[in-house]
Amino acid sequence: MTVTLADVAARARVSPATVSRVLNGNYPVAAATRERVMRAVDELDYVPNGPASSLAAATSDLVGILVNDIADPFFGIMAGAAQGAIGAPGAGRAGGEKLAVVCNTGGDPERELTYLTLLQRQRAAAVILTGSPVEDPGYRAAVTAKLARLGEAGTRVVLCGRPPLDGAAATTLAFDNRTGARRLAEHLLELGHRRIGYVAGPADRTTTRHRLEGHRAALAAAGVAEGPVAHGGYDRASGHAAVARLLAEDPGLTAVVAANDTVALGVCAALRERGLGIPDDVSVAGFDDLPFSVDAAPALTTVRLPLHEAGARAGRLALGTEDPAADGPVTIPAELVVRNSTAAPRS
Amino acid sequence: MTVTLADVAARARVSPATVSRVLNGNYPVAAATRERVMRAVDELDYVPNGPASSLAAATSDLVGILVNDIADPFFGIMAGAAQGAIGAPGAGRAGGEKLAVVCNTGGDPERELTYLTLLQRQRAAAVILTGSPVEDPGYRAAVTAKLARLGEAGTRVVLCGRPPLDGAAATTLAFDNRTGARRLAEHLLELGHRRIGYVAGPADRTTTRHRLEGHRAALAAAGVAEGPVAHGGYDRASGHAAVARLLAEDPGLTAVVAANDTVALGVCAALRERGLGIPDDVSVAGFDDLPFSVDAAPALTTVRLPLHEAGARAGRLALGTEDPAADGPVTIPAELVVRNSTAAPRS
DNA sequence: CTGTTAGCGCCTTCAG
DNA sequence: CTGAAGGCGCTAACAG
Repeated sequence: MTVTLADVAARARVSPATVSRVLNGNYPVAAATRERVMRAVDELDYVPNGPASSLAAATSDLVGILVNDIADPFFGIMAGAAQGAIGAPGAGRAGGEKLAVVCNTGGDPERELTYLTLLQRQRAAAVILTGSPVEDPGYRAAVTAKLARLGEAGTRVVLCGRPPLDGAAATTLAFDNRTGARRLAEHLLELGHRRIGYVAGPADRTTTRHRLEGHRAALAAAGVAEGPVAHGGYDRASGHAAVARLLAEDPGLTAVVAANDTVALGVCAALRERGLGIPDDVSVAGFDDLPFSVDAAPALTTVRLPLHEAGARAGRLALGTEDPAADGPVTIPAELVVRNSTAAPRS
Repeated sequence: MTVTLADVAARARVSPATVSRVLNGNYPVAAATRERVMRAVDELDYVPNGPASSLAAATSDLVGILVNDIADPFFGIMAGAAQGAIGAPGAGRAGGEKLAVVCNTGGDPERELTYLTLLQRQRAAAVILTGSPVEDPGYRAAVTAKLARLGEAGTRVVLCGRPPLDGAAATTLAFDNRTGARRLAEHLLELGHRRIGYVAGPADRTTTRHRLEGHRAALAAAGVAEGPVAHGGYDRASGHAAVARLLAEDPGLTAVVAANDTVALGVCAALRERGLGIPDDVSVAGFDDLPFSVDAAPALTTVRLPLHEAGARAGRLALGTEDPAADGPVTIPAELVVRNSTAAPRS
């Protein structure tokens, strides 16, 4: 029923080996023969059997991209860019093409491990891990081990927007969250803010810690006391809910820094509900600079992370198209973007 | 080097077949034997070779989810829900688990076809197509043929949020875009608007046409003349740019309906830049009711599509967990959500 | 309940 | 440059 390589060979009156060779294009074949084979392929509408070739070649053309939340553009942008870089080269006909595929872990370490196992089972050509991992020794050991195993099996591993993991043979592209957060805090400080609330991400993630550290460093350098901190998720509801807690701790807050732009939106909404104007009564800042941030009212002051560029680079790294930096992990800078949601505090 | 099923069999002192049976759990095996095998699996840290089993079983555990734009939450939400439904059952140990995987077509018909071929090559267990397809006879014929081929090969095909495609043996879940758009227009009409601009999506997509048809139907029923229409993409920039064209055609517009919420945000921004208040000077409405819409300022009037529910259902359908409706395509209703971005026109 | 026997479809030396 | 032969790791009848 389904047409196999042997069928093509018969139709083209060559051996299966020859068909394999023209399809994979990594072996000299006479032009005339190739032509004949190609015709047969088209006439028969032949589609190679992936599992069979993966089995025989001991490697597949699958590239997995793990994300924490597929409904969050933060990940969507990186994943899309990576897929673009991977799918783009779009080699020849039936062969070549890699299947770049994104897997949604929901931020759950267990699901992440499950996906890694699944990808390992598929003998994936590469795996890209994006987003902040949880800081848990057990989890850390488990991923490290799993990544090591993947590496041994020939799967290329790249960490994108995630801190380096020593012990794992992974190429890494980390965001400079610490510096970004520091710049943002400095900006607020320069405007004159002294009572700054902070809506942080989940307490157990590296990104949360790094951003908080940068924020505190700026405060400490300026000799300003730290304001209230409320932890929550990366969704707007968390930001919305956090406002009450922040204000309870310090009703005189003049600025709020959010874990990311989405959270900032929730913060803005909650502030407005209380009759507070932005930035007249309270300044608000986000992080990431997602596309919608410029359209918020007022436009959000935030820290831009080159998500697209990082994703594309991760894709090339996964493909082996780009060589990893010889000198270890690459740190991608974050850039302060000042817009209208921050201003000097009411005097 | 890599441990195989045979290694496990040797360690457990059983035949390879027995190991296969306990791993797949679809065959009676003595408890004691199973226990022994499991122990060997753990001790050896055995991970089955996916390609090998796919080859032997002539089917894989891969489920593909095709989306038009992975950076758009519209798709992210559906894809996430589908993946949740598929990954959730999370059967036993090494076996069971399906690998739900999302592929970003970028809305490009060719890439969509490429992905389908890739998935076909992998002998995917199922494929879920989401989002609006282009209306092109050639493309239509090509997908229909491809889907037919996939169906023959045992791949389950489900269309989610996409109109039925006759000729293809696909289960379909379509959104009632037409009725949703009609309700939205009726809402504006009831408020008293008579000069309504429309920022439509790409001209060649079914969703664009359906929403426009619903919009026009409402206008026609009310005997109101159609206002200016500007086509564009589904991004905020398109909405932003369209405003100038709309206003050029009718400077007296009192309301603008956008292709979706993201576009509506762009429309709002452009309107504000011109000093027009929302909804005081111009009412604006979106479509889809994405999470950020409630946080926009003002909160967006829109049409809610049960994205999460539809995605989850598509996932179950793809898994075969839920039986498709016997009586053909299912139409999922859209619900008008009135918020603060629409109001009666200035009299 | 468990072992034996054949392949699944393709890649890859090895000859020619 | 092309053909022949063996095996990748696992599943699926069959026997027992």
